[in-house]
Amino acid sequence: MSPITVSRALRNPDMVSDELRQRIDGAVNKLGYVPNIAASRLASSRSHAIGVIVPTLYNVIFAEFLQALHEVLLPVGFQVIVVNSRYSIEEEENAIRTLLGQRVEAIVIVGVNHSKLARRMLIQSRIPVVEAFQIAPEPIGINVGLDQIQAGADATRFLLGHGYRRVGFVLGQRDERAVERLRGYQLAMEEAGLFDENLIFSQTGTSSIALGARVMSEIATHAQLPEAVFCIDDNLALGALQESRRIGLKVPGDIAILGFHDLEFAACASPSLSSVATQRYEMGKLAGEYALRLLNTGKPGERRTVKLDHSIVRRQSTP
Amino acid sequence: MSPITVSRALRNPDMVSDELRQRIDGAVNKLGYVPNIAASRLASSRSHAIGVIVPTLYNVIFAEFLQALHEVLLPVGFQVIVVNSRYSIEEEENAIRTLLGQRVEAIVIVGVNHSKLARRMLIQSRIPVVEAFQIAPEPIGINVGLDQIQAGADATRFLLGHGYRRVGFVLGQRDERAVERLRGYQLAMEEAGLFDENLIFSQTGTSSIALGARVMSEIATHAQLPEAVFCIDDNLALGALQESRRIGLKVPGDIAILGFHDLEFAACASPSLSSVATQRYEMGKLAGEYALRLLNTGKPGERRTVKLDHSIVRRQSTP
DNA sequence: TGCGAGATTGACAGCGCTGTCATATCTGAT
DNA sequence: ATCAGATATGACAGCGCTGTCAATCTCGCA
Repeated sequence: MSPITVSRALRNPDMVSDELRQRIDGAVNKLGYVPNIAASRLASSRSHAIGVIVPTLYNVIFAEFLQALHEVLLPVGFQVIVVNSRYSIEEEENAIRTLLGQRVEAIVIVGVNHSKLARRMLIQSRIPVVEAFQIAPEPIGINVGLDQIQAGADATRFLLGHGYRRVGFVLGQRDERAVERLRGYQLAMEEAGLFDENLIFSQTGTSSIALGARVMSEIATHAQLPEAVFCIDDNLALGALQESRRIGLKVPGDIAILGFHDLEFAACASPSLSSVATQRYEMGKLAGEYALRLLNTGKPGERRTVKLDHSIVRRQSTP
Repeated sequence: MSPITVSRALRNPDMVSDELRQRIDGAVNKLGYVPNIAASRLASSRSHAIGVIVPTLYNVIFAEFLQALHEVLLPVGFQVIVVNSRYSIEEEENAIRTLLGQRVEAIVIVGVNHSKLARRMLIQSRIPVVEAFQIAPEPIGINVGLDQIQAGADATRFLLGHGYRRVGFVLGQRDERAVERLRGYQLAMEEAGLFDENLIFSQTGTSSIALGARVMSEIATHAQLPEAVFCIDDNLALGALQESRRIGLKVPGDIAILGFHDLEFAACASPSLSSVATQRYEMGKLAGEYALRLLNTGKPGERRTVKLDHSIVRRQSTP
């Protein structure tokens, strides 16, 4: 029984005879043999791995995105290697280097603003690259995202549409996506001739329920309360909502609150939270599918932008 | 300039002359050369990788745990390979196989109940194994965990200590840790002669704020309301809290609510949420440190159990 | 009975790096 | 000028698998 036969029996069980396969399976089990993937990758020059770079694991939207990627890629025999860039440009570069070192066959990356070097590495790698979550002005390859600027503007216009004039914007750290939504907000406010920097409320820190509460408690100290606030995400929004109620502000009577992403809990908050619904799962699914398609068609360089819809879910926290 | 010299220049820059190093760096940058990690692993028979198996990425407690592991392991040159077992025994086996195939140098795994095969694979691998989050009756190697049974019992006794007799237990899916906390609850209730199966409220599904709200809304339909509920985690607790308020139940007047894990938002809920504080970050840090220690001392088989404390944080949702 | 197509199995070399040991080069003290 | 000892570079083989192609076997059919 030669090594090559064992290799075949393990990879394509139906290419060898039943008897042999059973003998091999038995030996494998008894010895606890596990093939060395590094050797396999080296010999076949295929890694059967796809790399994903996300900025954090603390935010459930990325968990949803990853879940979808897993569901698309694992069944067809790809490993998914997740690397966390912690919202840092340098760590993103390192992440890319790590993934290229692993010879991943495609890279899915959250975000569209990369360092010069990162961009060059991605392009030079000649493997399919999928940029996700935003719309890239100059996509490297495939781009599956949400028009964050548009979504920010739409959310703002929705609030303006109720006649509010002092519409605030609440955010935590200014990551790429936050900045784009903020730009959308600014556009809409300027369009209405109502933009005022003092209506932007932020505190440093990862966006979370607790941070939302803190920002709202700060807002409440202002002489003139905004009539409505658009929160960069539902965590901030829920925190803001809870804090509002705690200090006796009626929502939406005294202040209307609009969130973003329409996380599961938005519907069951009290009052329930209006939010901009986005499709993270769908985005992951598409990202995975496009990566696979490029891999199969052998056109790693193909460019294409897929824009996913968003919609405003009106609940009790806004009129 | 021979390949081996390049290899050295890249790995130990100060083993080669300045001039050569610069020449090599230049070429590397120009060509976009990235070493093939598979080849490196094969040649050196070291993967510089540590595997981690978590049941889900949706729960922030595992993100915290992972974060700590990353912070311990990345700076000393280890890659962290995260695999998601989705609360499934079979997927856990696959995860172990995948990691062993990668020749990870140690495995950190959440949970202590593994299939026979999984256990055997872990033991036969002869690499350091760290089981986390619970206390293992028969640890494979290192065990860094929290006494979930004790914690469940303590939480229950805390509520009983306020004179409540009908203390309920709220949970979603019955994963290992949930089951242990439930056992602790049952112990404490039986001890007080108050155990009643009808006080266990559960709905299938990942525990989330939304699920907590659903369970509470079901509880509210019961003729006789429990006086207090211990929720398996803070997500359920917050959902229960919100739903209680929504339907007009006073917390803790009509029903007291106690959560678990003391997530960041517990403090800013309204009323603020009492909870059992646990140390996920510390657990990850210790898990990483022990893995490293075993790797360095070369005693992969060493056994040791490290029990982390928990404490009850009393806030407004309980008296 | 003999032959060829298809099914099984095997030999060989090489994937790209690194451990080991050997060689070349340089330094400064004698 | 010489040489020990450090410093810098190189040659070689092999890590464990798989792609490729060759060899062998099986069996139906002429």
